[in-house]
Amino acid sequence: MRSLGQRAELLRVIAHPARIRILEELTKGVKCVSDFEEFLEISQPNISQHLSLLRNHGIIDYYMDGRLRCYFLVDPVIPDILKLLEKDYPESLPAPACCPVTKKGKYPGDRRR
Amino acid sequence: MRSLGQRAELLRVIAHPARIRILEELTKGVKCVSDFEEFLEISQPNISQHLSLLRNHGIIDYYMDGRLRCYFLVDPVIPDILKLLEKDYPESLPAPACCPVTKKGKYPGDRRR
DNA sequence: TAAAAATATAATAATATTTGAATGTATAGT
DNA sequence: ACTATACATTCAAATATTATTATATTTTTA
Repeated sequence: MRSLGQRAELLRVIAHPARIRILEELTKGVKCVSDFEEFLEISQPNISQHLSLLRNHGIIDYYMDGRLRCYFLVDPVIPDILKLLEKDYPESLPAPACCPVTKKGKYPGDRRR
Repeated sequence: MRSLGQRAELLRVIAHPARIRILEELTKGVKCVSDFEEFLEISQPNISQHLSLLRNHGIIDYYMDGRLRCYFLVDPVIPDILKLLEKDYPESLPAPACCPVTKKGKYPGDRRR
């Protein structure tokens, strides 16, 4: 099981538009750096930096194909997270039952002090 | 549907150990600020800051109960994300079939140029 | 073997996040 | 009315992230 710190770190590493796009593409299959250059509007070194970050966290890896680096997904949680982000939730969560809108409401359960 | 920027922002806002703990507690029910003080080892103002951030992004809200602020979850994606983070994946994703470990491999599909 | 292609690395600058300290505000109790 | 409680806000300092520019590395091709 992931520790609290690991869970935060995982989200932090995914939480960037360029990296989300990279990961989305990689769920479809292998891609090399110049493929990413076609649809990410950022510089090549910047793409490399994002890829390195993802790789250093064990989220992706690559194999060499001549002078191409072919990146692919490693961490199986990624497709699930990306799917969740796309999901549509028509409703907010139900408000807590006790919910007094005005003052002097009743706090649910015991309160110390 | 959430835009790319919104998806990144959502993850970024969740991606902090204190905020993950806060959200985990809120999936169990309503909690007020002094409840959080009991298990988060950070200062009260800092807790308020994290709560404000979450609220400014529409992830949580609160109702007043006398001088207590009772916070609760609003965004329904949160419980799903937290559940995913706890999930255990015994295996890495399968390596791409084409994967040549040595040089001169074959890139899957067409390459321009 | 020299040049080009594909990509990485390093250094830096710009920006954003996080925390801490001090202070402010509203409500409840006396 | 005064005091304590529960919490928020503000500002500044410390730290982390991101993007840019320049340069290096590796492999292929000519």
